[in-house]
Amino acid sequence: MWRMARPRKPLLSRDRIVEAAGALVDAEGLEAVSTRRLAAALGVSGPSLYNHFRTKDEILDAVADAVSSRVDLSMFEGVGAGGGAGSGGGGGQDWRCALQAWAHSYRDALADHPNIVPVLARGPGRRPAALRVADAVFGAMTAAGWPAAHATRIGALMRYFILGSAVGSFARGFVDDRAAYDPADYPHLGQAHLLAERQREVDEGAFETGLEALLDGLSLQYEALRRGERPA
Amino acid sequence: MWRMARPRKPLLSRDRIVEAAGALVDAEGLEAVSTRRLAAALGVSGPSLYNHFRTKDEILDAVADAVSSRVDLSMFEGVGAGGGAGSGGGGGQDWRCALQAWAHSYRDALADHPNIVPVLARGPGRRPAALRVADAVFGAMTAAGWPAAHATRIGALMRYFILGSAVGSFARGFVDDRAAYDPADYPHLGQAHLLAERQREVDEGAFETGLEALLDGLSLQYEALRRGERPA
DNA sequence: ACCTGAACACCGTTCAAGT
DNA sequence: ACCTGAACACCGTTCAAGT
Repeated sequence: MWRMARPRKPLLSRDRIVEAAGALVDAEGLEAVSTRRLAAALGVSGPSLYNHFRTKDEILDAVADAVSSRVDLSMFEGVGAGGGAGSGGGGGQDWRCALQAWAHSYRDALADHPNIVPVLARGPGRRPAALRVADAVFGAMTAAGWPAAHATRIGALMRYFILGSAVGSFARGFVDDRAAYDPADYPHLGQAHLLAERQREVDEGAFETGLEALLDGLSLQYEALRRGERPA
Repeated sequence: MWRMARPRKPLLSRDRIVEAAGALVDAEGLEAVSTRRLAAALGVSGPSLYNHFRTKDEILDAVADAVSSRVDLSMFEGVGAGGGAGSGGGGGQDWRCALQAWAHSYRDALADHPNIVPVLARGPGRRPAALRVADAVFGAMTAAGWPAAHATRIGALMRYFILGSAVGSFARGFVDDRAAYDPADYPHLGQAHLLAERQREVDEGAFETGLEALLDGLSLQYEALRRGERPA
């Protein structure tokens, strides 16, 4: 009758699996993650994972969402509230500062875990943290006075840029081998092999330059909109 | 003595393999490509591929480079030649038009073969067509008067944006399922499930808006540079 | 409920063997 | 030189069996 009151605590939990998977991705890359290797790191056998996740992809999605959850969104909170057209010195462009701060926080989160970025790039899908990000950006931009269609586009194009900078590190893409870039074939790539060692510097400079250009361009569009011009 | 003058033509060639691999990637996605499946499509057995490529990754790199080779670079040819500071109406910003045309050509090439983009995102490495692209952009920007460090950054940030728009299609990332986006969790995503069906439209709009903003921002920096201001 | 070993249908790659 | 079948060391996932 009185059955044996289940003494053993479960060995696994979703959180423990996600943590171990994240550590494995960070340390050895996406392709190093197999269900058998992950299970071994957790001290269990491969199939045990399927008691907590339906597929390996669901585990990787959870790892990606844990990274998304570390993106700061607090800068969007006050956007568009007091502002209006001419409150202080800046002319109601607090959306710009928020976007800039958010972009940096987003990029930092991805830079801490570059190996998981391809999974993150698959899109928000049903990942709650990624959806919170999309929601916050859209909400703040509309609150700042951007029409809904523009707010959607801003969320998308910022995502393109930030994701692109994380997934396609420019400098990392070049090989640290002088012989790889023959001047006869590529007349302007004489220094390209040096890019490999200056990786961080180049990618950070490009990110800052691009982000500033993007925000400058959006400010111009915002002003044109305020002046009542028809959007393109 | 006179050995049997080799009658049979080779069944395989690098080109035939790359073509079949590209077709398979386009039709069924990256993860559908296995050496056995690819070989079967070519009417040979799996290991035969290793007579022409050292690894499966090398095959995928070749497929990616074939896509890069379809990017038009002709718009960079005359950049900076006649121009200078005040030749015609535009004030010597032909680099801007070239960059815009190139960005569109690049995006179109990627949009035709979205499944191979993750491979392309690994960087130019030793892929000749990708290196020709990097070479052409850098050469044209320096010819137009950008300092070398800026030209490098422009190549990188344009790559971020274009690659990001291809790899992380914004609209494709949302699920066509109203129930997935509970208004209690995501107050501003009430229409998000509609994004899935308006995918092309949203992504194209975001790309155009972002590209224009980027180029507007770069033009501002270019003018500041011409005026002799110290770069940030 | 949660973990196990065995099994299935796959992988990428190597290698000795054939022509 | 180029293709083959057999083999090795892996995969993700299912499932009956144990507790």
